[in-house]
Amino acid sequence: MDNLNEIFRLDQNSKSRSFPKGSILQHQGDFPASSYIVKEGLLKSYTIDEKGKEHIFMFAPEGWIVADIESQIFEQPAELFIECLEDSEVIVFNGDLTDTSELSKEHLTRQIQLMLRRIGTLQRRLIMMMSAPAIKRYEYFVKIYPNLPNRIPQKLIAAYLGITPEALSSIRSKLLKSK
Amino acid sequence: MDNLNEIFRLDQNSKSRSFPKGSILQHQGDFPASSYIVKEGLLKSYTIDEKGKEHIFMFAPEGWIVADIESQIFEQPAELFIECLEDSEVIVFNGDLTDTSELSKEHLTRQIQLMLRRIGTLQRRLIMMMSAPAIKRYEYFVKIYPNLPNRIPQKLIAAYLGITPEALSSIRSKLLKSK
DNA sequence: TGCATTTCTTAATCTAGATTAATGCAAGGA
DNA sequence: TCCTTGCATTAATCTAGATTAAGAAATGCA
Repeated sequence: MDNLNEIFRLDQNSKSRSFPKGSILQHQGDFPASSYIVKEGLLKSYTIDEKGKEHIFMFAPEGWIVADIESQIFEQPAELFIECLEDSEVIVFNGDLTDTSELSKEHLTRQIQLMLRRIGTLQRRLIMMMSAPAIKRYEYFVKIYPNLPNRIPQKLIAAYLGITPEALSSIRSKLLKSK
Repeated sequence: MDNLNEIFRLDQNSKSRSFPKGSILQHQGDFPASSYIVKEGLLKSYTIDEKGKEHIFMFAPEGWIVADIESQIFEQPAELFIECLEDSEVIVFNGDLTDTSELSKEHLTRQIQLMLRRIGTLQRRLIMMMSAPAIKRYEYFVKIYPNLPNRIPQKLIAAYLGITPEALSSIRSKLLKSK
């Protein structure tokens, strides 16, 4: 399994593996960083900073691809942990996304679309993080992942928003009171 | 000028236009959002939030490409302003980056590499924004853009870091004192 | 050159969100 | 079933950075 070609083949052939909730598919420091396609279930990718605090980079429900692209690009050990939040069916792809030598034009084009989409999402999230207060970011999170708020613990949402669970709790109670 | 093919042709042919410092190449709301290749000079792309505050998304010195990819992807009016910080030579490309139909495999592959690199940069910057205090983000900025600190006003660096000029000023004086 | 405008710095408050801590709840395992 | 362990909430402090204000330095332009 060495390039994107494999991803698309596997995507259809569905040679996935099962992992129970709590499995850590990739640790910080693993080399090389792998890529993961979620067939069923839910993953999170995250870092732990020097102070031991968790920062969630993204959630990946069914159909999403997760990878530490930065580490793959610069051929460095993984920065991101990748972990199952639910029992999951996942296709593990032990290469990186950057080797495109054997891909057809159609696959390359599809890949470009996927990446542009991710860039767009990151662009907006970065701007939100810089300019919007926590309450706005929470409302945006709910819009983007409408089915996640009831599916995952509050503390994970807080780690995604970049605030503490306590702050999220008070934001939620404010939102409730204002209705 | 309708697709990436043009970009690469123009990139070599250098049919650029001159803009004086202060020119605004793209306004928020422009449709469709264009793409810009910087041959000479320096651009910034930024948003203005509801409170009138400026948030700099990126700087683009010589050789960089700037575009509001999110707006292009979703075919919506531009969110980002793009403006010259110095007299600049710029190739303006009046299409978006998403139409790849006429591109060769080599161009597609090169494009994928560029996008992966941008994703990697955004990924790291987002994590920094969530987890690192302003002083760390400033140190990282200096590492990424080593020649910009003396080339642009402090207030623009602050707008890039997501803090006020006053906060940046006190960070810089702390850094000076600690040496 | 002199004046106006913008930029930078410093200092005094103010505030969103962090930290700490205590309490009540829900869920999973022996 | 009880018991542990993790989760959510509330409330009391604390702090990084925002806001406001005012003066100093730098820059641009007639």
